[in-house]
Amino acid sequence: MLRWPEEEGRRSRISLAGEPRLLLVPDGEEPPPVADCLEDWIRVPAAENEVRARVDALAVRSQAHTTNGHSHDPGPTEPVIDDFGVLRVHGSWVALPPLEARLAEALLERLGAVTSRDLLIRAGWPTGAPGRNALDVHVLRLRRRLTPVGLAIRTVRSRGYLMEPAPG
Amino acid sequence: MLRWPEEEGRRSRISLAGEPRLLLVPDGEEPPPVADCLEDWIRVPAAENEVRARVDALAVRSQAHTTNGHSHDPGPTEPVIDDFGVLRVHGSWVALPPLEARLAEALLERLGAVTSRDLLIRAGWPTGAPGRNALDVHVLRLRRRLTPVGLAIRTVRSRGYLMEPAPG
DNA sequence: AGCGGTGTTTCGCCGGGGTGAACTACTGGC
DNA sequence: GCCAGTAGTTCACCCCGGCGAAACACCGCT
Repeated sequence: MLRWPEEEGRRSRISLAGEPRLLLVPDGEEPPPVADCLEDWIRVPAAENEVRARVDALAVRSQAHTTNGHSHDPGPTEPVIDDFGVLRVHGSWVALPPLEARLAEALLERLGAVTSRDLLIRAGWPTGAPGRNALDVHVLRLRRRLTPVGLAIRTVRSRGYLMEPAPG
Repeated sequence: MLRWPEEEGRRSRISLAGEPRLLLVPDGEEPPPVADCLEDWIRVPAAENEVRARVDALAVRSQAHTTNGHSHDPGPTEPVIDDFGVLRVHGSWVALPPLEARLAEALLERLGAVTSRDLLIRAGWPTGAPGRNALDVHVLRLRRRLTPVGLAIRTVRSRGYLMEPAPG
């Protein structure tokens, strides 16, 4: 259980560790972008039973995710990105800077499906977006970095981006 | 999105179908026991951005749960169009612009049967039709876009259009 | 100083959507 | 069979906004 957005650092550490977390969001803050079954948030102050309800739900989900092995269990040939921003695929790998790692992670979670620009912005900049063009630029950079390992990012105009294995 | 506990029946139906759902819980009711990543709840009345945040989170989780599953799904044999206007068939896909996506959706619902021009116009332009030949032009564009994935739109004169898998 | 990560500006292309008009193909009446 | 009307096809433009790309600026680190 942690305060948000103050404890963003702690949040990402817990997130990377695969542990559940409940973000306490003060009135007046925007709700956080949640992209994960093990994360939830609640407005504080909140009634005690509401907090308990959410914590319980997280506990149940956490169990489900670990006992099923349903968590991320990509095959050996599927791309994976580790906690240090190293993306491995086909036996080769690239190191990604933090920002691009977050973007890549978001895209990877929906490999083969569209990831909206909006979601990418929230994934890349959890505490507030920079200029309107930043995402485009970073997607461009990410593209260049991913080409050598055989991953492509396609744009779906006015919708978002779609990551897929490059043909060939 | 449904009211709880009134719509408990609907809730279980959606749940069985594996679809995401957001329970709207009035003040004074106990929070529901959530045991599922595709379920969330919120107190009503609630601010619009809070609802959106939770709906978005559910959408993301839903995608993660369905697309992440097993290595590589070769793609549906039957054509499907997702919320981002991506149409998948035979393992390949095309991104359709919003208008054409709406038209394609209408045609797809009646795959192999005639869809009337009138219905298509209402599907494409819910808030009022533009010029009288707009539909024809967009059907043409849609035709060109669908050819590469093996779908054809045939004309049934004075009745409408009919979508079918392209011969060959 | 050099470098890598990130943000910003600016320019320009191209895709999405609307419109009018030419052209073609089908239809029914004679 | 001919003709006129009507339905549908295709093309050429136009406008606008989204996105790509390069270039530059800034910052922290070594």
